[in-house]
Amino acid sequence: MSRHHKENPYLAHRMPQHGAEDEPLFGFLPRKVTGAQVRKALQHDINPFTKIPHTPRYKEMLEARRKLPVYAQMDSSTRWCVVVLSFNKNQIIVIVGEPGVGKTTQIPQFVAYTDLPHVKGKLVACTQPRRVAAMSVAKRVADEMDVQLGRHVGYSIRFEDMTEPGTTFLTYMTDGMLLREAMNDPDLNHYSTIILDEVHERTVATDILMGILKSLAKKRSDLKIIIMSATLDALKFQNYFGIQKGSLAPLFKVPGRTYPVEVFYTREPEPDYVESAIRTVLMIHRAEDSGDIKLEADDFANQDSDSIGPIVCIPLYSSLPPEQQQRIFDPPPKPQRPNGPPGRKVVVSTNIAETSLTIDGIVYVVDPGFLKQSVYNPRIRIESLLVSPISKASAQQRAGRAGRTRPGKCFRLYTERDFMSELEEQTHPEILQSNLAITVSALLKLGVRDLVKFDYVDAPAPETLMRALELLNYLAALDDDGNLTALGSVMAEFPLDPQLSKTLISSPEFQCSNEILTITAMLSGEANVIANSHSVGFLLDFSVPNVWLRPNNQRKEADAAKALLTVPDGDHLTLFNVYNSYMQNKYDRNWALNNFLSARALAQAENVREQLQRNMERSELELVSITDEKKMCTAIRKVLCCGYFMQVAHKEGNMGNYLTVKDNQVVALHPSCGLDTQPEWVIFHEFVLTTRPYIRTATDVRAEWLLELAPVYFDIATFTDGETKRALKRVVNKQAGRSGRVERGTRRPKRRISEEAVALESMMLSFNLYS
DNA sequence: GAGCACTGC
Repeated sequence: MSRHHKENPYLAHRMPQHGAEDEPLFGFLPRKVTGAQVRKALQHDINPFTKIPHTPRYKEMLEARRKLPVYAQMDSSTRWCVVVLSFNKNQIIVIVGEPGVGKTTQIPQFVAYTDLPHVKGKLVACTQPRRVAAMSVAKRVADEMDVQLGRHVGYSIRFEDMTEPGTTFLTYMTDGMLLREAMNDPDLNHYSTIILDEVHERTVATDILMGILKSLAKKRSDLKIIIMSATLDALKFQNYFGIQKGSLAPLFKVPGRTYPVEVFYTREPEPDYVESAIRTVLMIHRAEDSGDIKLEADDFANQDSDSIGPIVCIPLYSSLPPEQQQRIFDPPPKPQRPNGPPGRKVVVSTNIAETSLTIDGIVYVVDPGFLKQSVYNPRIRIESLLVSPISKASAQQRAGRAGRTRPGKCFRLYTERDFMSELEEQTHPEILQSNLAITVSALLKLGVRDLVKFDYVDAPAPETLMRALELLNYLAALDDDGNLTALGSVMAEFPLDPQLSKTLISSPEFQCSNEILTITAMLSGEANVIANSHSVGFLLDFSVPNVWLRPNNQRKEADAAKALLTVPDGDHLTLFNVYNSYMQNKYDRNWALNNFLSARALAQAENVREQLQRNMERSELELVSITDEKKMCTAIRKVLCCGYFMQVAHKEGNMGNYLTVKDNQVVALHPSCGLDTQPEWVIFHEFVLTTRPYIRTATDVRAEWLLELAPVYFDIATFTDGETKRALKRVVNKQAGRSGRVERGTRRPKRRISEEAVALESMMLSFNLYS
């Protein structure tokens, strides 16, 4: 895609209607612009990008911007234009500053003024770890620049591209989105400057982007890179991005402007942070002056207070629909009677509000000291969302949120001793504790050859890399030398887990890609993973949106509605049936609600399906259907085996017990499962551990299909002795008898581990990781 | 006989 430029400030003096000096960008040379010039252009009456006179609102907002600490870096007479100057001089710079100093909104604007990306037909991109942040910041910046959102300033997140090719020169985007773009254009040629924001959050996408940008900087000397962090661990990034070993990338610290926050600790550790949080909030409400409260936890129950003044609790998390998210900006409730005690607003938030979102008026912060994060255990190959302690850096961020408007207070629901001695200094990088299957295929797709030697900011554990390589190898996405196969390359194009990707890509061969596309969309909605630190086990869910509603007072009706939509051969087929019925009823919300289905989950599936369909068209994968319903169902069940042959369970005895293949975990079908019998073999989408281990979203499959479609994984020689192995053997012998052959023992399994994996394996042995 | 909303593509 080529982005041609429309407005060239070099040519400004040729325009007849203004004198040259009237042009706001007169004399601006890209990357040679000074802070003083930028300041002057900002105060000009004409918008340099739209050539329209500025609105009064622009001037008002400019006044407010001038008060931001980051503005002073450009505006002060003693250190004027340090940021701009350094940007001009260096290829990579690091900027740190607390939330609220204006990094995210102002720096990209300064960069746009000195880099002048529109002159070159390029863009300045600023990444954010979260969609909400990308959207809301883009809106704010478009307002500040007096342009329409989606034109000169835009944003780009999944399902929503608010940019206009050829016009947009500043765009905010999620880090995952930029990573996707890098897969198709490894040199990121659209961009003149890339700003990675909130790098302290250490999301997997940001970490990988840091790695590829570091090497891309050598290749593309014209590319400028800015690393922005809200915490003071800048040295790590300065070191990482130093031009030579031992040298540091230049750093800019933007001093904060927040008010002092008094921090209180509990005297004793609190056994129940939810109960303790509620108590603290009510205490604040009774005893403290007016001012809203932000509570970071994951559960909060409103409790009747005595007649102190109304209190309103507002939840905040990312998957909340935007209009509900807006509620956090509502004013606190009015007193119940004239001159009565003032009302108070309590925002109960996940760590989305830690840095990404700023709510004015918050004076009190209650910090239970936990966050939910997904943690991958490579030994049992399970990723689960766990409640774990936050880092000191996070605790400081949280406290800082109380001092935005005036001096505030932060109540930490843990002891000072725990803070000092138990909390890690910095947030643990996500890449060190996640399932790397998607990451590994992304890196390979990005052209990284050697996954071990890749220049990670923090290198993941060899065992985790090994697990990822193994999974991708089984799925035939990697060959035995660790290279991406043609299949693997297509798989990486899809925003899906490798198992789902493989299933979808295999579907045209079975003439049912339309159907599998629907099922895939239904399976890949919002993440929905829960773990509880109090229970012995944990609950795991491979991201199934729950389409089934079951209101407490209408359970019977809900169950009856579900029974009508259930297909007895398997839950995957039921999901297909649900979506089809929804489609036949013209995507009607009310139909969904009348049938106790979540309209949001269905709308989400609709979105995902459209996106995946575009992906399939781009990859030239045929969209086909089988008309015969029975054949279609069989084909669907077979295709599922292509991607999920590692998630199979075999029935043991008649007590409803199943044993997962190879891992030998005793599991049961989840009570929500719609299978009318207990089939001998089932394929399942998720494993959940609540009151007992369950498998959920299960479908009846046949051993013959598994042997045929996943011969390597189902090589009998690789099974330990037991009922599963005997059952497989019976099927093999029956097949051999039918074809007149006699199976003589079993073949040795082909070695499926690449050289790289062997290297990893020996490394792991030397680290004693197998012990 | 079942829940319980980290984030992203």
